Amino acid sequence: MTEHLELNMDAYLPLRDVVFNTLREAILKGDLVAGERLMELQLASKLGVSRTPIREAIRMLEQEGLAITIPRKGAIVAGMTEKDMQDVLQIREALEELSVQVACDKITDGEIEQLRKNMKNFEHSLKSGDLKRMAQADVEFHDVIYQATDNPKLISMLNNLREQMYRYRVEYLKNPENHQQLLSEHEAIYRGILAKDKAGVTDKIRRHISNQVDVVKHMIREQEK
Amino acid sequence: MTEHLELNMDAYLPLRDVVFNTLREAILKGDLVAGERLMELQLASKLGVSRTPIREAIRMLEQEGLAITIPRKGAIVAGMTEKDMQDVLQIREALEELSVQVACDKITDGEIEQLRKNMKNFEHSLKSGDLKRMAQADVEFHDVIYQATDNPKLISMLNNLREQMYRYRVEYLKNPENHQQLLSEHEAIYRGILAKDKAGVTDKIRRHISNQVDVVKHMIREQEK
DNA sequence: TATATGTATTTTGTATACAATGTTTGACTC
DNA sequence: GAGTCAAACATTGTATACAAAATACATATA
Repeated sequence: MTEHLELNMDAYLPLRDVVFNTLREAILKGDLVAGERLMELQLASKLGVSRTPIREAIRMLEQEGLAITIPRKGAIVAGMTEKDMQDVLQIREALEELSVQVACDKITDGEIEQLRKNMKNFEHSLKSGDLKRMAQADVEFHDVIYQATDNPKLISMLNNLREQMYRYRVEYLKNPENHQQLLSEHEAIYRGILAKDKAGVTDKIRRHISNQVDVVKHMIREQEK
Repeated sequence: MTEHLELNMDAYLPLRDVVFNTLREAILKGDLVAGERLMELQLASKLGVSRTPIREAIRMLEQEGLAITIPRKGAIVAGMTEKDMQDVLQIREALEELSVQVACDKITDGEIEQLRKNMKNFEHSLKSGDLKRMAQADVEFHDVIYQATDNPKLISMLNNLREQMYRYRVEYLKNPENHQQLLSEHEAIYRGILAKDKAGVTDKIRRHISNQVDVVKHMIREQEK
C-alpha cells in the first residue's frame, strides 16, 4: 500500500471566497463605509479578477446583510443606524443568554479550563495596548462559551452578530477606562459558569451586552455628527 | 404639473432571484432532497437560463445554509439531521420567546385585532382540509407577533428558522389529532399577549415550540427508516 | 434659468467561451 | 479478478462578450 502523504494542498480557495472575505472585512472594519457603491468592474480591476467572482461575492454579502443591491442599479454597503444596532443587540442578548444557559449544562472541564486561560489572556492583552490582540482575546473568551453549546448554527449566528459591530468593539477597547469593567464582567461570567449558576450567569451576560448597547449608541451618535 | 401615474412596473426580477426562490422552495418542500447534487448546467437547461444566474443563486442558498458547496466538486442540497433540527429549534425557542416578550410591550391595538382575526382564520382553515391554507394561516398568525416586535432583523431570522422546517409543519398539520392542541395553544398565546402577561405567554410559546421538537423528532425518525 | 430631450457613457444582467480540475471508463498488466 | 493507468468526458472556475438599463452630459427650447 502506498504511503499517504497529507501535504494539505488546501491552499486553494475559489476567488469568490477570497473576494468575499476581503470585502467582508473591509466593511466590518469600516474601510468601506455605508452607502459606498460596490461597482463590479472597479472592484474587479482593483482586486485583479474578473467580474464573475465579484458578483458571486456580492450575492454572499447581500445574504449576510452587509450589502444591499437594487436590481439594475448595483450594490451598496449596508448601513447600520442606531436602530439597526439596537435590533441586532436585542437578538444577540437573547442568543447570548441561551448560549450561557446551555453552556452551564454542557461545558466540559477542559472547556472550563480553556475559558479560564482565555480570560487571563484577555487580561494580559489589555496591558499590551495592542487593540487587535485585545479584540482577538475577547473573541476567544466568548468563543469557548459558544463552542460549549455544541450548536453549530447558534455558534455561527452569534459570530455573525458579533462581527457586525466589530468596529465599535475596537473603539470601545481603545478607552482604558472600560478595561476594568470588561474584566470584572468576564470574571463574573466565568465564575457563574464554573458554579453552573444559570440564573446568575444569565444576568451577568445580560448586563455585559446591555453595556455594549449603551456604548454603541453613544458612538453612533458621535459618528453621526 | 403632470399627473403621476404609478403603473407599478415592478414586474422585473433578476433571474438569479427567480432561480433562488425556485430552488429554495424546492428544497424546503422536499422536492430536492438532501444530498442531491445541484449541477449548474443541468439546472440551467431545466430552468431555461444560463449558468450565471444559477451560480449566483447557489451562492445565496449556500449562505442560508440550504446548500453546501465543495470547491471544484459542486453543490449539494444540505441535509437536516435530527440534531440539526434540534439545534434550530433551540434557537427558535429563544427568539420566539424574545418576540412575544417584545410584542407584549409594543403591540398595537390594530395588531391585536389582526392577531385575533388570524387566529380565527386558522381555526376555519383547519376545517377546510386544505393543507396549504392551514400552513399559510398558521404563518399569518405568528407573523403578526413577529411584526409587532418592530425588529426587521429578528423577523427575517424567525421567518428563516421557521421555513427550515416547512415540510415537517405540513406533515404535522396532516394529522387532525393535532388540530385541537394547536388551536388551544394559539388561543393561549393570544390571550397572554392581550393581557400583556409576559411570563405567561413566554411559557406558552415555549410549550408551543417544544411540542414541535417532539413532533419533528418523531418524523425524522420515521423518515430515516 | 429651468426644463426637456437626445446621445454617449457607464453599469448591471445574462450568456458563452475557455481553462482547470474531477470523474468515469475501459484497456492493460499482474 | 483486482489493481493501475490513460484517455475521454463531465463539471466547476474564471474571463469575456454582448444586451439592456441607468446615468451623465450636452444641447435645444420655452
